[in-house]
Amino acid sequence: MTDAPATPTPRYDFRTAEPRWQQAWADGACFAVPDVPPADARKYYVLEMFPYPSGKIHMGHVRNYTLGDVVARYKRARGHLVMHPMGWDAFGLPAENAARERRVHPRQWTYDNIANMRAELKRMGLSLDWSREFATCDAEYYGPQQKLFLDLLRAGLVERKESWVNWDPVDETVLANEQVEDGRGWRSGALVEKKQLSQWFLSITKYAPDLLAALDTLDRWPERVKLMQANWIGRSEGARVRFALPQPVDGIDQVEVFTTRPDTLFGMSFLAVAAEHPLAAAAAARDPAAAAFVAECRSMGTSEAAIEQAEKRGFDTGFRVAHPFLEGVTFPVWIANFVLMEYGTGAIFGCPGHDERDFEFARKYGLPITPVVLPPGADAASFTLGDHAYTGDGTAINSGFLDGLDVKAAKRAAIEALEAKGIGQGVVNWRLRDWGVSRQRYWGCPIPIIHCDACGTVPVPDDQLPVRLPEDVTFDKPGNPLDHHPTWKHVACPACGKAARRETDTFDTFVDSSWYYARFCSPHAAAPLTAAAADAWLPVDQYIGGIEHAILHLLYSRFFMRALKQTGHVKVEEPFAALFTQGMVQHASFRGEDGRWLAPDEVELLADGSSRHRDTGEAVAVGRVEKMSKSKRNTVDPGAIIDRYGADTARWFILSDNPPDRDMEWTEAGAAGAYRFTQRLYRIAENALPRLDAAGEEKASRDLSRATHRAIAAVTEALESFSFNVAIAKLYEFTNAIEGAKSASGAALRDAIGILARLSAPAMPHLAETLNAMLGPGAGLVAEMPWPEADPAMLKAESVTLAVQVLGKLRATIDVAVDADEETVFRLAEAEENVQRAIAGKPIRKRIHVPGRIVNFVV
RNA sequence: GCGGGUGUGGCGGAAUGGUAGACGCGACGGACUCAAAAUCCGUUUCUGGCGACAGAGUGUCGGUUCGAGUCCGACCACCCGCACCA
Repeated sequence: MTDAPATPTPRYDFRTAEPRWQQAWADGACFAVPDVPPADARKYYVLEMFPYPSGKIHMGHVRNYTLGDVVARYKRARGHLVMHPMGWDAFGLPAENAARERRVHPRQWTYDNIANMRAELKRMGLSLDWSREFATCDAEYYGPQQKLFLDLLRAGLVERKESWVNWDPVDETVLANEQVEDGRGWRSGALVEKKQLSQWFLSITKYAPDLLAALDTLDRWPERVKLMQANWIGRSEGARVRFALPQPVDGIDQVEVFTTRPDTLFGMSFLAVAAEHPLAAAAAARDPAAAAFVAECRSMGTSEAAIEQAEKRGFDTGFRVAHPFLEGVTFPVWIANFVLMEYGTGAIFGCPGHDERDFEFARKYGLPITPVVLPPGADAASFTLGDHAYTGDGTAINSGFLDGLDVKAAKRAAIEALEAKGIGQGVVNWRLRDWGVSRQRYWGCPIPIIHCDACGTVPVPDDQLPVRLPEDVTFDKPGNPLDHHPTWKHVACPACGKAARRETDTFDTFVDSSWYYARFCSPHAAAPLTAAAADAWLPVDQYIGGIEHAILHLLYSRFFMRALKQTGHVKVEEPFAALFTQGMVQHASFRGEDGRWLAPDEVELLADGSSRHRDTGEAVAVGRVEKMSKSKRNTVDPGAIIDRYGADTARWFILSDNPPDRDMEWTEAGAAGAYRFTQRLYRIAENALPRLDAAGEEKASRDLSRATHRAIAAVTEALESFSFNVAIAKLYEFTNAIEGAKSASGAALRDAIGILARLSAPAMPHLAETLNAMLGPGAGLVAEMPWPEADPAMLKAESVTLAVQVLGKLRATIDVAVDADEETVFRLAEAEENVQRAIAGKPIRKRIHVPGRIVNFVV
């Protein structure tokens, strides 16, 4: 919104300096590492989540890769052999959307985008080993992935099962959840139906117990991510209960439910099944009204959020089930839109008294609500439920043989009784479902399977891999182009030689991103992984990416690593030893008088705080600060920022603004301020040059040296704890100290500026090189210099300032020697005039002294 | 709906249970300049007071403690995820 800073001639010219240093690093191969690190090397693998090649890098990328680069450069300076690779998550829907909308081939579109984004990333000055680059759409990558899949298949980790998808009957295609808007396909506008397809699944549920238990070993992961994963895996103890149908329906004589509350079986008032349940199908076959209800559920979409947020609705099938313990008592069977076929058994028993959802359902349909758990302290005779179910602990009532037991004991007793009668048992249930990897799309890794009428599903033999995507496809028809291709899918069965068909589904792109970090260790090998490389480099020592990947991508990767271990590819189990999740980059949004969204560079901020359109002059409404998005036009192009201010400025601002795990707001003023700081640093060094050999005052020199060592200690500590914004604040403080040290010696000044350069280098690598070179030509590259060490002797203070409180309120501060004894401290504190006034002659009841911190008098 | 998080001056934020607001941005005052930009010096949580000081203050309400931004409980607002977006 403002023009380039109008410095007539900026003294530090980033436009020439940044490319020059990038060239120097490339010439020195500063960031290249071998596939197999030397035995004595301290390896460190830094990885940021690789980008989807959408066409241009966005500020989220700049933030992500800046954070990773700070870590990489810092660890390298600390003497580690740092691997820091980059690649492209290049398969996926947007390329096909582009193909349909703009008639450009997905391959062309993708590789063009990659070329663009690679050039943009290179301008950021990241310390990447570009020799490891690959895209997941390279046959060199997806071919080995097909090999891995077949290894998993042989190891029994792949299954073929039916599952439900969102089907667009007009486009004849499966829709992603995000492509369903209000129950209609985003492109066709057709009502979406659920449809059952036969699909490939990876058996992640086999690893559910281990994926859960091993979370405890991930001590450098954020607690909240581990919590989210644990909840997602969702281990719950409960019971399976088989309810008999006194009058069987289509040969179905029982319904099995899973429940975590077998203690509330006596409070049952109905049984409910999912719309996809066989009993629902049986009801639909008999009763058009039931069929209509099932059809309606089918139009609801497959996402859990959609299902659970929908109004709770049901349909009474007229079927009845017998209570497991009460002779002759039966309950109605309903079809309910909130019962998930994927979870448990697709059927529940409803106990409205002690489950909120069942309560709501029973209220709506007038089903009985019987309390069977008495809250502690409540009176059995008078207890009634109010407007809510009671889900807490308590004592069983109205429950036959369970009466008087607490919830835990009642659960145990109910399970024992079910097992004794042979109509149920205690089980552990997992929320986690197997991972469906089939996608009915062109731009993905082909699933290397051949369908033969005689032999069934036959793996493509190793010597016929990779199964390459055909180039000559068209997007003018609805459906999957691979399926339409005239020749591609027609092959001979590898087993019997008869005519057979290729699998035309491709893999979910999460498969691509579940092992790319391992492929980076030997990116160009023929085999998917090279054990010597992968076992040496893995796990990733620091992984950095968005919180939005907290569950799926990270869980799939953890599973994949285990599967790769099981199939003998690696020894490592956990892919990411440490995880850091960054926040989003946001920007204010703007709207013109007619309500249309305006881009930031169309808006001019006026001095009085209002805004107007740069060209038309119309008033502009400044909206909320929101996640940058194309639809709201509140994006800022990193390329334009780097043109205007340079990469160091962009990196510096993004690091300085706020803690990296929080959402940040990109502001022009902040970027301009960072730019001014780069110029200021350069000026300080330039002004210091003539003084570097001068003598100075001893005290000023010592103070500057102390400040230097305090800065080393503070910046190091901040970097270690990912408090990059604090590290930057400490660098500002240090810079202020250098500028204030007018009479320090040249030696102390040279030392201070040299160390300032090295401490700033992870954030501003180009300017750091320039500063370092100014101090002495031939000094070498900062990129190859060790991290400075703080001298502990220089960190000790001689005296400290203590706060003196009376009754917890600050009344004075005193300076005391570091080693002053307690009585002296109390005497000095009490002698303060203001403290005396606060005590006001009252007797001192208690004196508290925390050395180096505080004195508190209680009167 | 379910699961997870965040909340501190005008703004971004700092703060092992121990001086709330470091550092930066912005604003204001001053210097330099014919003038502006850039740069430099200073002020900047709010209220009262000339001042020394006093009172209030970390989303809201309550609790623990000599002492709470920090720990505990309830609530409010916003953000992320919910299995075919990546």
